Amino acid sequence: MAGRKIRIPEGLEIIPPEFYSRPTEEVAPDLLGAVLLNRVNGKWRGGRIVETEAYLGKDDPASHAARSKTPRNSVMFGPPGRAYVYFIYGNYFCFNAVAHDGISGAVLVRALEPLYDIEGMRAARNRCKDILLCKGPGRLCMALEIEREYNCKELYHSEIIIAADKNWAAPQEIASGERIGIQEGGHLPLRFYIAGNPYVSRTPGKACNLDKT
DNA sequence: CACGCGATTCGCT
DNA sequence: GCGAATCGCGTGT
Repeated sequence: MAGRKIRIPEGLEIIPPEFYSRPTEEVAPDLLGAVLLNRVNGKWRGGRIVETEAYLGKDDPASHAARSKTPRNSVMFGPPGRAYVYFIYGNYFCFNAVAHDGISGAVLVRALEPLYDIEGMRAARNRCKDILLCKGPGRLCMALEIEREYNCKELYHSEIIIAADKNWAAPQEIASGERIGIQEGGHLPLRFYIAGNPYVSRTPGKACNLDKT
């Protein structure tokens, strides 16, 4: 055996980097149902992705990559399949998966349904209500202990991984809507979430349905 | 080099 | 429902 194989939970299959080498707005809904895992204290901790947002390149004024490449956003301009983690509001981190078929782009993971090492999440989140453990981009980073040092890490062969769940049927209803908490470019329907899932961070009135079958 | 603010969260009213 | 907390980055002087 050439490279050592990573052991991840039963039924999960690591998503290869090619998956992310497509238009960001296609990768974002396709990540719904996949599982984000982080290795913490020898255990896999994570959950199912139930809400994402696409942030595009120069044509998307809300994206960190809307302007030129800077030290902060440089990962968005790099190879797809890496983590883009940034610090926000002086307190929190947001986790993205770099995804694009051209210059730049990333998918913000906004919420998870907790599945693995929920005890660890509770400890990391100071024992808040379980429903809130990963309900929001800042919260899920706290729960999974994702911090600055994760920026730039590849998501397919290290201690932070996104994997497809072979035993999970794609939901009939994926909803899309406007992205949350942004000013310019807010009209674009680049937010995607599993309709009716209780772990989605917010369910604004303005949303349209898409078929994904 | 200074200044303004953000892909948020939590606690208080 | 609203506002404070908190700081690194990017823009403009």
